[in-house]
Amino acid sequence: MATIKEIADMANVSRTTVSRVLNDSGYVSKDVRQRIMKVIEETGYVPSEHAKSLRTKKTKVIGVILPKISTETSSRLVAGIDDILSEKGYQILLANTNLDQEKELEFIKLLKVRQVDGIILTATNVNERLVQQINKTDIPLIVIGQEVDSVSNVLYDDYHAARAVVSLFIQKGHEAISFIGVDESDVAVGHLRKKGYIDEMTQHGLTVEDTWIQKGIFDIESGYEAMKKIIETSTHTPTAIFAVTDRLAVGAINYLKEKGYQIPEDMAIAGIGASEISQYVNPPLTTVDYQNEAAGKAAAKLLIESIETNKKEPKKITLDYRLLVRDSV
Amino acid sequence: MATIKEIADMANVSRTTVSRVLNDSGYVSKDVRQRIMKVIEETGYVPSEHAKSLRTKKTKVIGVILPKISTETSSRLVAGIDDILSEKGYQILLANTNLDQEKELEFIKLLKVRQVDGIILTATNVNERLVQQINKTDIPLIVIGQEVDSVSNVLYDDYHAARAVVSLFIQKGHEAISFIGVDESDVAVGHLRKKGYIDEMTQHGLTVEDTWIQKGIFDIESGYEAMKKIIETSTHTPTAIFAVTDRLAVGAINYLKEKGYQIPEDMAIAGIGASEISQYVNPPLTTVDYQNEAAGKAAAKLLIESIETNKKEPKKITLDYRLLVRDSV
DNA sequence: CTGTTAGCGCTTTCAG
DNA sequence: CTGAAAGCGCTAACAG
Repeated sequence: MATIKEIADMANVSRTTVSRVLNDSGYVSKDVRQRIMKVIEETGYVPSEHAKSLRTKKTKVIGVILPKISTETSSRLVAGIDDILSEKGYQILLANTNLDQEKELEFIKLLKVRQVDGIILTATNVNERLVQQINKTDIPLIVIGQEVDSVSNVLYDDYHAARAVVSLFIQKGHEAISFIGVDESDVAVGHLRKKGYIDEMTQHGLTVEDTWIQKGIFDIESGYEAMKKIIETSTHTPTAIFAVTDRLAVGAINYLKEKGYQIPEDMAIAGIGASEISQYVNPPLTTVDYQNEAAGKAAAKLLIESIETNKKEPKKITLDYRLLVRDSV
Repeated sequence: MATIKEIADMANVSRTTVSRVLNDSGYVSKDVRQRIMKVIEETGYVPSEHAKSLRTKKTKVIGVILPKISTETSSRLVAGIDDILSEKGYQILLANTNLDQEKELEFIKLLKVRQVDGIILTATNVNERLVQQINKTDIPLIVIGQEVDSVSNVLYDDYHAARAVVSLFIQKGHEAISFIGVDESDVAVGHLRKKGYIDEMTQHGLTVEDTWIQKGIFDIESGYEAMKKIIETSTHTPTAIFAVTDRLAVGAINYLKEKGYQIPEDMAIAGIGASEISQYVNPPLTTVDYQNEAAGKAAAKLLIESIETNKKEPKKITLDYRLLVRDSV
């Protein structure tokens, strides 16, 4: 790997001058410029980003912290982020927490060390320590999916999306609607969606049996188990079931089919996420499209803006959702 | 951001000494070490990776070049790679070509500039220029999914997997088996799978009508179109259809259902990829599991080995595949 | 056991 | 228009 000095020597100029043509800064006479260009061309020289970063404090790298790398949500999000970022010459440094909250903290630190120009954090959870860590981070940072006051956020409208789903059931004449959620420590998916469900039910004067509300852990298997519990323990069997993710819904469908229920005749069902499988289960699953790719793009735009203008006031963007009504209701 | 010098001053020692405790190299007396530790603790100091990289020429970053970021294959692959890499303290710098071959070249360059310790390239295609670029890259590089002589490869056994699928059809009594492929410039998916199909047919003395072989472009839509062409243009309608990817197969299924064909009674069908939707289409799709996550792991291991031992001879790993026989045949 | 010195490759004043 | 010099933050001989 050649260095700027060698290029300078070969072109009989100083490093400074080479640097100038490299960065299009300051004046360089036409022939000197051409001479240098030629040498650069011939040697295939490219300046070291590290040396550059060391001086300029800029890296053109954005750290992206994900809870789980191989989910549809994550990959759509990253696709959206990359779409905007690559256009602006930034690259993504991945950080996968694998749902380990400790790692969120670690990675924020690590990304600081690597001097990334910005961080996009997809949080599943907000706790005191995380907020502290975020607050003492001087790098522009934006959080997707959970609300953190001090920084910019891109949020899904979990509360209203949940209400919309329940409202749909009610329109279709359902009154006994049960719910498969996740732990409420996940504010967005766990708490807000549940609140939406409860509020919508309450507003319509519908009662909710305790056993109608079950919890899973984001996978198909736990959706199956939750559904089983609802069916086995409820004195009054519901006619509709709202699962907070598509995977949970698919698990529920699996259980229902196994027990001979007809969907949607015996039991209507809906999820959230618009995952690809939601189209292919039988019957196709009613769900909510959160447009993760759009979220990724929005986050990336916000971040770049914040990097380039260097301004601080946090912005909050709440994204639209689309209710996808399909044959499962 | 504090620097090593400030820490040194605060602890009344030289930078060298601080560096020593940071890297656990050389001797440092117990109390000096503790004094330094304390200062580091209090200030929350972390050494700059850039300055470090500039000296050591190591970055603990691996560049991963992907053809498309938001596919199941990619995300599984990345999950596998990350699994191994993170364990060894490496991070992933993402490079998404979006199927633009030009970008593969660009990114190899860019990753060099960023001095990544190694590169994992998921290639869809091998052309002269790419091989050249790869050869003049001094950074350890491994290619997944396509064979490139000069470097280590992790390969799927496309040829035998294809034969296995066709062989399955033949066992089930099919003789008129048609094929939906992709362009053969993609050696692995396009060429080898087709060759496997042809060879297996030939070996069993089965003939193939020209119209039985159609091409798509990796999406569901084009699978639909290809299937349509086969049905509409063949004088002798086949009884089985082998699609080189699950998505193509799903497209084909959509067409067949639309036209009232019963699967597998009127038409058997199989794909490759073991994508999640393959389980949920109706009927569940027979497919081949390539275990992308294992491929990612294998690639990461190979790469780390090559980085740490600094040895050159390229290794070739061909992964196993598993035929997943489901109701579509 | 600890410090001095040099230098990684680049950009950026400041003088010509 | 061009160059000299300083320095970004760190590590690695080499001397003590």
